[in-house]
Order: sequence, then C-alpha cells, then structure tokens
Amino acid sequence: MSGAATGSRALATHPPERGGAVAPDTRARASKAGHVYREIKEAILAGTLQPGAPIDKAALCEKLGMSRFPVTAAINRLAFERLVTVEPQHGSFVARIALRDVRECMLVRRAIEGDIAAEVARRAGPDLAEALLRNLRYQGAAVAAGDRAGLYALDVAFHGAICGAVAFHHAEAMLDGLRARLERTRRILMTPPGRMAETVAEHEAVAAAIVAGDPDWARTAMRRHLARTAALFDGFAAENPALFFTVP
Amino acid sequence: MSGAATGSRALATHPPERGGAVAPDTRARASKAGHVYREIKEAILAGTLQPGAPIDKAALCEKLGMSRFPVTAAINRLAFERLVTVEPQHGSFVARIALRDVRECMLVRRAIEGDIAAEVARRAGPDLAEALLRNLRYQGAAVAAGDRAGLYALDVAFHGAICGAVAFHHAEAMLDGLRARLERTRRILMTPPGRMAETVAEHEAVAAAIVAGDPDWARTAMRRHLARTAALFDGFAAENPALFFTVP
DNA sequence: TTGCACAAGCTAGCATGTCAGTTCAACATG
DNA sequence: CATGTTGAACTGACATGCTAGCTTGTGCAA
Repeated sequence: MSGAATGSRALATHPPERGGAVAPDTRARASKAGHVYREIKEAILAGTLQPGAPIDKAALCEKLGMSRFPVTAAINRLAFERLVTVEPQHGSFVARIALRDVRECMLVRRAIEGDIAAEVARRAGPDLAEALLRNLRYQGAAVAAGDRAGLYALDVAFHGAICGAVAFHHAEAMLDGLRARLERTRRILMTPPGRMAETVAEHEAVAAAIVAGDPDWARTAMRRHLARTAALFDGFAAENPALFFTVP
Repeated sequence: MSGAATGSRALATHPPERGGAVAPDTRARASKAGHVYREIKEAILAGTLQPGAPIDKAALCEKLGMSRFPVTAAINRLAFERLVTVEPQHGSFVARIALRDVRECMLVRRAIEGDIAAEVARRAGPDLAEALLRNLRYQGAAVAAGDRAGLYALDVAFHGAICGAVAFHHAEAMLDGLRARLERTRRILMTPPGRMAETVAEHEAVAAAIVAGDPDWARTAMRRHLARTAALFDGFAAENPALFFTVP
C-alpha cells in the first residue's frame, strides 16, 4: 500500500509551485528555532553576549523552555552568518570582531550600496524622493537637537529606504548580514557629535543624486559617504584597540 | 598556484587563535552533515536535481546510510544559501531560477569583484602577476583549441586567483554563494564559441590593470567584463525562457 | 618543584522516537 | 453529476538518549 502511494505522489507533485517567495523569514514565522535565532542574534548585536563569550546551550534550552534541537539549529544558522564560531567537540562562541573583517565588510557594503544607489537613481519614483527628503528633514532636526540615537535610527532608515526601493532580495540579505557584523561596533560608535552635520550632508548628496536621476553621481556620493563611515570606524578602532580582536 | 608564494605570507598574516577560519568547510572535513551538504549542492549545481524538484529526505537517508539529522542540517544550510526552499510541513524543493535573481546576482558580483580587483591592483605582488599571466596563456591555448570546458575552468580559476589574493573571507563566501546560484545557468551557458576570444581579451585587460597596479583601471576592466557576462546571461535567458522561472 | 599521564567532565554530532500541520483522494451527500 | 467531508499518509519540527572527541584538573613520578 505504501508503495503505490509514494509512486503516484512523487511523480505527480509539484505543479503548484505556489510562491515565488524566497524570503528568509518565511519559515521563521512561528518556529521555535527562528525565535531563539532572533533572540541570540539580538543579544549578540546588543552586546549582551560579548565577543568571545561561550554560548551555553543547556542554559539556553532551560531558559527558553525547549530542547536542544531548535537551539542547535539557530546556532548553526548564526554560524553560517559568521556571528558565532562553533568548534566541534569544544563549544560555540560569539565571534570576535576582527578589525580586518570590519574593513572588509565596509568595502563590500560600499561596493554593493554604491551600485544599488545608481540603480535606484535610474528608476526612482516620486514617492521615494519624497520619503528621502522627509527623512532628511528629520535628520536635520536630529542634528539640531543633538540626538545621536535618533540620527542613527534615521540613518538606518535612510539606507533601508534606498535599498528597499529596488526589490533585491539577495543583496538585501547580504547587506543585512554585513550590517549585523558591523552593528556591534556601530552601536558603540554611532556618529561622533562633531560629525553629525557632515553625515547628513553626505546623505543629502546621495538623495540629491537619486532625485536627479543621475546614476553615476548617486554611486559616487554613496561610495564617498560609506568611505567616510569606514574611516570613522578605522579611527575609532585606532583609539580603542582593546575592543577589537587584533590577530596576535 | 598560490602554494609556495603565498605560504609565508598567508601564515604570517592570519594565524589568529585556532578558530580563525570559520569557513563552512572547516567543520565539514569529516562531518556527515558536511558530506551530504556537498553531495546535494553538487547535484543541484550539476543539474541532476532540477529546479523545482522535491528533495526526498527519507530516500537520501537510506541512500547515504545515515539518519535524518545530518540530512536535515544540510538542507537547512542549503536553504540559507537559497539553493533550496523548505516549506514547513510540506516539503523541501530545489529552488527555481528566477531571472531577476540572476540579474541581481550579477549586479552584486560586479560590484564586489570590481572593488576587489581595485584593491588587488593596489597590493599585487609579482607572484600573483605571474599566476595571472600564466593562466592567461592557458586561456589563449584553450581558445585556440576551442576547449569551452577548459576555458570555463580557467575562467573560474582566474577570478578565484584575484579574489584569493586579498584574504577577504566574507566577500569570498558571498561570491561563493552568488556563484552557486549562477552556476546552474552557467553550466548550461558557458561561453558561446564566438565569444571565447572576447572573454579572454577582457580577462587580459583586467590582468594588465592589476599588473600595472592601477586600481581604477582594474575596477573598470573587471566591471566591464562582468557586465558583458551579465549581458550573455540575459541574452541566453531571452532565448530560453522555459528554463527560467519568471516571477509573477 | 616541575613535568607528564590519566581520567573525569564537558561539548557538539548523531540516531531515533513523537507530534502536529498539510495535501490529496476516496467517499458520502445534495 | 457536482460538491463538501473525512480520513489516510506524507512532511518537517521537535524531544530525547547516546557516542566520540577535546579540555582540564589531579595525582604520580622525576
């Protein structure tokens, strides 16, 4: 009986192919593994779990009230994102921040976001332009108020709006991964008070280029902006070597 | 090729604590999950498992002689790479190729590899130059012999040599993921016989720029080359719409 | 006191068992 | 004959027990 059933089904299946969705969170909707994944990731990004710290699976299982399976799956995903390193038969640890990794992430981010900005400039709609300009007005207000955290949030939203304008799922996922690795230092760093106005000016150049529909200008502006940001990271790292994991 | 020359350099620069390398294949050396992971991936890339085909876990377990755990772990990894889509309580399927994904992958690849080429041009050593030029000589021979498969292998090696010259682990991993998604179409595509000489010429321009140590030239040459490749993909997709999954 | 060998404890990887949700087809019913 | 219902079977998500390998602490010998 089982034989016949499997035979007919296996061959017949898959005409539907319902969704073209490749979304990463498709399965994360209500899964325990997805939950603990976000939990650990947030803890790492927030700094609650410091770089190099061991991840106690058993404690996590007990705390979250689930078995080791979802926890293991989540850690495997994080290992794939390079946010944790798992050493077989030894333990799982929060990945350390290597300065060279930060530099590399910024290089890749500059490359991708620069080209995305150019692409967005090609097919920008009036609604995006309006959203960017509104965001910029808020940024100006944040600078005037000296609100670093607010500016940071607006910064993230600004870049998110641009990257979201084109539906590049893979690129978005990649930038997300990059951002996740950068976030840990970024939360400490933010934008130095003296550089806030400068940052907004760079954003304005990017927005102007996109609104003007000039791809090359947009790419250049975005790359310049991210190069400055990378320089900020570097400077910060030079001043705070203890926070980073320099290769011995 | 990178062997003797890179030996001293690579070891000197990056022997950070034992876990320095988090490469996905580090743990895969002898792990069952890693084995089945490579197995399925290869099957997908080679086309043995066609896009949209269901993946029968049970059959895989039996065929490979292991329990469901390694198979599940491997499929989870592949799902993270977007090579398979897993629908909870329904089944796991080989991801379809979406034309927009191919375009997007090429855009990202062009962005990253362009900047990497520029970076490599900055710090290129004589050993890399020699390797590239030797590779180019082989490419010329492959063209002369009309060996498409050989040229393809040399193409991969050429790009690999450039990207491997800088130790950008994250970028390499990303490009690997991109390449994996592109590979399926690429194996069908390869380089059209009429374009082989053109491809080599583009490679020669890239190599010349790197050897000359001119970052901007290198970036431009690499971007031009990858733009051409993207155009090839597009043309192929236009001629063979049935092979692709056009998103609704 | 110092160096080494051994064993105990911990870890991730793996095997197996169970549960819940979905799909499809046979069946009863209008 | 069309249609709504129900049941079986398949699937992935999850729980739990076991195994192999690394780390480390301890005791013994030089």
